[in-house]
Amino acid sequence: MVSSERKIREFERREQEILSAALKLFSGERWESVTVTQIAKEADIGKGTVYKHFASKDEIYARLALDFFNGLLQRCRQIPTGDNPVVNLRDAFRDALHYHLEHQQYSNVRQYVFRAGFWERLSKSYVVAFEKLDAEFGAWANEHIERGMKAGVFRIQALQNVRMGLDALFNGAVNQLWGNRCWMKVDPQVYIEQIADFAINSLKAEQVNK
Amino acid sequence: MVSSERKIREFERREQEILSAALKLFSGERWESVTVTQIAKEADIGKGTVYKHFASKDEIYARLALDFFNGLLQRCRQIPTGDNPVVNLRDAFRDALHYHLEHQQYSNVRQYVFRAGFWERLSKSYVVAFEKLDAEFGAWANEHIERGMKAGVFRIQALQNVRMGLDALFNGAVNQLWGNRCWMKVDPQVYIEQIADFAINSLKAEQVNK
DNA sequence: GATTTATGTGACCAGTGGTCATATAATGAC
DNA sequence: GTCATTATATGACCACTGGTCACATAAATC
Repeated sequence: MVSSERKIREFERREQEILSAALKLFSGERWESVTVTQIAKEADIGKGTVYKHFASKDEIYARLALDFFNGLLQRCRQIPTGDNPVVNLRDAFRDALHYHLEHQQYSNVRQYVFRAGFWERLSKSYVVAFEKLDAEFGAWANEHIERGMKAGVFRIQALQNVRMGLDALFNGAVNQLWGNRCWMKVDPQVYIEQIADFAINSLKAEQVNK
Repeated sequence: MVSSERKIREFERREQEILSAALKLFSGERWESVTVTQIAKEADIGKGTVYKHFASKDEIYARLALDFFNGLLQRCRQIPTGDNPVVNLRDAFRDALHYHLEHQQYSNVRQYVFRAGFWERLSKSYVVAFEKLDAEFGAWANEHIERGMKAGVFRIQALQNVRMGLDALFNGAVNQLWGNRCWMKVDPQVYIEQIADFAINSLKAEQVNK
């Protein structure tokens, strides 16, 4: 008799196999044409079995995206911090971008979950998980910014304003880095360095005259 | 007997009607579920007739996107320029973002055409049209940046580097502005002003110590 | 009016996400 | 081990979509 725990383990292992199969297929060129049948075949199971694990194709995307963002958060928390808040923030920004470069297989998944209407289709528990992640990223970013302000190396301004600029720049950079063209054939490493500079330059700037 | 010119005019007017119908439907919440049949019905024609005008559903998106970007380019060229390059660039950046705010019905269309794999599916003539637009936007932006450098109010650096930062910030801001949440419920006008400041601050900054 | 040509239409087709009848596997009773 | 019961994996089924095209309808020609 197979124990209940073994059954659970097999179920979870199969779930991972489905996710791996999906990620592999979603990172290809024809990612939008990937069918659930293909994912099932790649995982060596029946198509109906996929639906024992995931309520919908959207949910597979959501799970993969959560995995990606959880990994990114882990990485962000591992970035060493020294005494210089400017260097710290720059390193943080740069390394987060690097993480994207190292995990290009998730680019289409990320893009998919950010498309208009996706959240509305997602079950509540997933929405909550994404919101929690968002809050944790925010807290991490805020900490870096505040350190710089306290140390007097960043201009004093509403935290929210800084976040608006940094978030927009970061997300824009990710889209460019992962886009159809990586900025006029510039080396991605160079691109990341430039973007990190751009971010830091803005924080250290004199107050703009309006 | 209906003249040949009249036939052409009717064909073109019907094409506009299809595009209008599509844009209306694509700006709704269930935009991804919009079918060609629905577009045909909204335009009061048969479904097959849509395919007399457009080779595919993708092509409808592409046409709408081209319309949008052409409109944006017109707007950019109309932004008044005074003697102050800083104000000019800031106004340009800000107004371009405003244009997006005023044309929210295109948000899903824009998002769709930027998704990975779209260009590969598009016919050559459309790709060329998008590339041409891209070049014109680039020329317009470069002009503004160069003026500031020449006037000594922006740091001297490779034009390409400035463009990387500004482009990433701009595109990131558009996605946030048009996203599922507009930045923690900040007034979009306020958001735009902050982003424009962020952009300018970076150009005026002291050189970052590495 | 009859015939020919042009063109708009929606039924058709291959294919998709999700469902579920049933085939197959596992378990329990004897 | 055999048979009955329970569990569950499977792929045929279903409604629906983008794109096609046979043919219905309209327009032009004789």
